Amino acid sequence: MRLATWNVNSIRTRVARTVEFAVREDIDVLAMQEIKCKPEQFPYGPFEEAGYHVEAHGLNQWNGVAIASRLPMTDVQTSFAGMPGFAKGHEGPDAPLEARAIGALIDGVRVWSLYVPNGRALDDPHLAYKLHWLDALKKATAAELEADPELPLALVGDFNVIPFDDDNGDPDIVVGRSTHVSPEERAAFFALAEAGVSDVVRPLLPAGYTYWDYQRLKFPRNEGIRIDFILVSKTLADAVTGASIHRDERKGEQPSDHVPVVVDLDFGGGEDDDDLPMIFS
DNA sequence: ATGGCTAAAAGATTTAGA
Repeated sequence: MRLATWNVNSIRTRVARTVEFAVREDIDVLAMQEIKCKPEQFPYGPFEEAGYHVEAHGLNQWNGVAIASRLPMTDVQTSFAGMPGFAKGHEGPDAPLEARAIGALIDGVRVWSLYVPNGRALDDPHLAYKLHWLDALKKATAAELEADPELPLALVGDFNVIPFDDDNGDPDIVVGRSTHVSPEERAAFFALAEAGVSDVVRPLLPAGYTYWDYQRLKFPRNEGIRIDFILVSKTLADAVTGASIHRDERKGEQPSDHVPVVVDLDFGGGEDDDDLPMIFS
């Protein structure tokens, strides 16, 4: 299985280059974030013509997540256990959920497309929401892997956290003043490892940004940040055979501000029979 | 001192992104 994650920043604006990428790169499963539309507005046609099923979750013009898959998806969920909501005026357990998670079972693999809340600012209530959200994700993941330690599980998406100083090439993002780099956000991200998932791209690609702000020539200056990740359980981590960050997708007409991240998984699933001997004649 | 781009709504501005 070739698995990709990409914050597309509006699928309606970028459906052509999104599908072109998936086909050109032979992607089996593409997790998308910031589709910025409701399911009934999603441009299913080009995906289906290219051989993909699509499951989408969106409530309005904000956020929104989806998964495109060549193989059928079952057990689709639009939130994980304990996922907190947020709305002006009321936080807490009664707050409405945002469209930031969609999960599906694909060829035995549980895939989650995740869009972690932006903290906005160190003194903004959204930062506490972001930390709660990550903590709930850790607890839900730990529970799922405690129930089945061998479960092939992938948490992929835009985590909105810059884990290490070397992941930050943007001089406007400063530890002590900015979100994404605070010790609290980094701790919440690293805590996901305690649940049993690990970043399988970093060991293969220690350097590389996944996002460059549209403003102030950030891309030409290469002042990017690394915030998009593929975290997987041990069963899948043992199956990784390659990884790539597709920096060129930040170029050209109307790019997303994020680029795709891809891993190759060889876990003996049923999707890839190219190497099987011909038993019929 | 600065949100300097980009996108979506029911706007000719606001809200959001990180």
